[in-house]
Amino acid sequence: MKYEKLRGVKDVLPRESFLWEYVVKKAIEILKRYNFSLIIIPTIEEENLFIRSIGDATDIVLKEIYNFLDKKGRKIALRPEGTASVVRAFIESSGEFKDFFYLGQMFRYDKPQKGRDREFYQIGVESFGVDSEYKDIEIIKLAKDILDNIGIKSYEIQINNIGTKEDQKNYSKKIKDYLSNKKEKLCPDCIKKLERAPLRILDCKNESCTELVKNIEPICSFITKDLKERYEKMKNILTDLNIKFTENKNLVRGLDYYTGLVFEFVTQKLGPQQNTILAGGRYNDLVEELGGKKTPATGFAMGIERICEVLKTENFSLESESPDIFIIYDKNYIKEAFLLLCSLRDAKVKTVMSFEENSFKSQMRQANKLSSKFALIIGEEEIKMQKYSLKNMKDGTQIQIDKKEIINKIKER
RNA sequence: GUGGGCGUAGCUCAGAGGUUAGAGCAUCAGGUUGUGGCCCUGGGGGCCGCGGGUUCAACUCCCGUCGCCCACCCCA
Repeated sequence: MKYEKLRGVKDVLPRESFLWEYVVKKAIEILKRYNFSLIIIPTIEEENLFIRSIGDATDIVLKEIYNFLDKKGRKIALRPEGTASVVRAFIESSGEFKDFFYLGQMFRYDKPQKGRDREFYQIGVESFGVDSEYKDIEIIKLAKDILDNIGIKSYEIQINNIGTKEDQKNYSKKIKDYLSNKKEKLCPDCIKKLERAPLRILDCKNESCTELVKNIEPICSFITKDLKERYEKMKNILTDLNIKFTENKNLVRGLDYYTGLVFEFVTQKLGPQQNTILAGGRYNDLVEELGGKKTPATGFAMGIERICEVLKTENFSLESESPDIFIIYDKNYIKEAFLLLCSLRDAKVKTVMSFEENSFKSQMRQANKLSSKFALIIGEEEIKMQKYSLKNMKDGTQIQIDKKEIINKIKER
């Protein structure tokens, strides 16, 4: 084979792309109901936008940015996530619109693995301007409604509150103080994190790190009183709404811009390495950090590939998209067949025919394979009688219909 | 980025230092000169991932490379 796809990217062929269409369609149904509007953002941005927003100590920025120099030597990056661009667009458009959703591919230069490509698809949501527990709940319910509408059954909602930037700074210091004389029990990665990003030691999977961390007071009880009260209120309302959730006191996110509420929707269906199918949280400081007016904001993103994988494990099947009519013709009458094909399609009937001029038998086999509802036959006899034969593929019955009435008759069925 | 496994037909996989490399499924055609599913018969399709080395001889052994998978890490 002369050309092969690049490492970490993929073609989504029709045997799978119908799932994508379905997921996107179902998500948009709900997003419209919540009055969120589509924003189309560029795939490329100045690299600095991502460094500033995601954080220069995060793995995404440190090792996964897909960057290059353009023809004028500017540092450009393919977007590794959508929030930074939406915030930039929000600022540039002077806050005219507030509730957005986006969909498209993201790029991270990782070593490819199951559930982790260099190019992958996300649907994301961002909402600006409101800082209240009701907005937080709306966003969680929106996420839940989308997954439910898609038909995902097995997931758990995990929440945590990581406080303001100030809280995080104080808490990080607390972690550092507590762990600095216990370094020998930490894994090598966490020793590095101790200086750079102490919060992230909390979600290390290494056993001895987890043990150590258990003894630290959780961040959600460390945060300021106002935030704590609001967090409790929010949990109560979630319970009133019958939305089940679990608190994961070690849940911190891998992007620096989060403040306050964070959440992940986790599935057991895909194995521990790709079990987060949707994640997000509040980021009240980011708009200001990127040069806008101080504006509270919150949002989430979901991974389409992972959603599709979960659907596959849940024996999901779509209502068939089979054609209504398959036209079978004698090759002398291909033109007549083709004209009829066009008229039927104009009349909004899903119609198919083969252009290969092969045998009746072969055409019937194709009609069967596509599970077409009817076969419409144009042969020698039909032409003589000025009628077409219409065969019901389910029960095998066949009737003849006058040429001139064919479209009306078919539409009646 | 680190460690391990694997690359043979469209798919799932068998095989083996020595003539034309196999099976099932898929595909196409025929059995029925104008009619599907089941059945039967046949056809097409492989630089045995790529490059190099060892050998009289490599798809098989060795090295490299690329790709996939798994674990760590990270994330959606």
